[in-house]
Amino acid sequence: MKIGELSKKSGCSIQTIRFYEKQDLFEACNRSEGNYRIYDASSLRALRFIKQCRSLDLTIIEIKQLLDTKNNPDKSCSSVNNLIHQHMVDVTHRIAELEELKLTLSEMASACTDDRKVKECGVLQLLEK
Amino acid sequence: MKIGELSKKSGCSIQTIRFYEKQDLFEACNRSEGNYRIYDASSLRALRFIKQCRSLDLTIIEIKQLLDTKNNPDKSCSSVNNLIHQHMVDVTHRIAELEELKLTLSEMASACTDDRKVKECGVLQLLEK
DNA sequence: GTTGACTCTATACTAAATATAGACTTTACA
DNA sequence: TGTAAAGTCTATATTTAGTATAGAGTCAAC
Repeated sequence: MKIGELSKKSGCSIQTIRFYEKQDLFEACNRSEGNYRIYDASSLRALRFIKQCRSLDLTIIEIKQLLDTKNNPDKSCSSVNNLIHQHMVDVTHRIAELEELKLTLSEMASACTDDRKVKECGVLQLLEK
Repeated sequence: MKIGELSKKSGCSIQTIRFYEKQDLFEACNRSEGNYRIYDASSLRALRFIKQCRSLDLTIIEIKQLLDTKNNPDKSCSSVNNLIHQHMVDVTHRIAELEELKLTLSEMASACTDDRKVKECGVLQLLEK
């Protein structure tokens, strides 16, 4: 199949597929006589793996590490488990940051709930501090 | 004062100050004979306002809008209040997304808590799906 | 007069795509 | 068979909010 079909089946845009290839995340495939990329079912599987990882917000570098680990079936999988665990810690941390931000924003919002003039705006006054 | 002093007093790096100036977020100041930027107390106040806004994760464009509004003291402040409100909605939404991601990651993590071989790794098996 | 600290501009880099230009290939249809 | 449309190619620019660097110029102290 050509890149347009792979794009539809995988849900990744054509540009994204080419981008992953350039990043060495997605193996360069065979080319047709007219230099078109030709993919098969295994390409689709590989791309879906990448997409799954990206949906977990893993970075391209992290996905490369996972792929590298996958190529050594007899080695320990602890690096995989650590990566997921660390990622969960990071997400938890980010949530806490955003919760704090949300609190600040909510305090700020309640400093000016009605429609005043700019020079009397409670929000702007808080921002000056 | 010169840019190094402003940087220390504001907590913004020298490059960041120059960057804000280039983005028209921070007014271009006077220059010394040797072409050094010369700032005063009002520069520091302006920079602190920007920093406060950035700490709320407002974008540079949004901060520009706020500054623009500030320059019209007699107009309505409703755009300011709307901006903060919308930002809070966005943050709330992002938190929900991250909470869902955290759940997925936690399910994933529990698929392989011990140290196995790569080919038996529960996390990798989930990622294949 | 020279050393060292400071500042200047311009440029490249980060992440993960997305968008575009301009050229080439393939397919469909008259 | 000719041509128009659709698909694909590479290379480059753009996005965000800075950070990092090179190479040059300025200033203060000794």
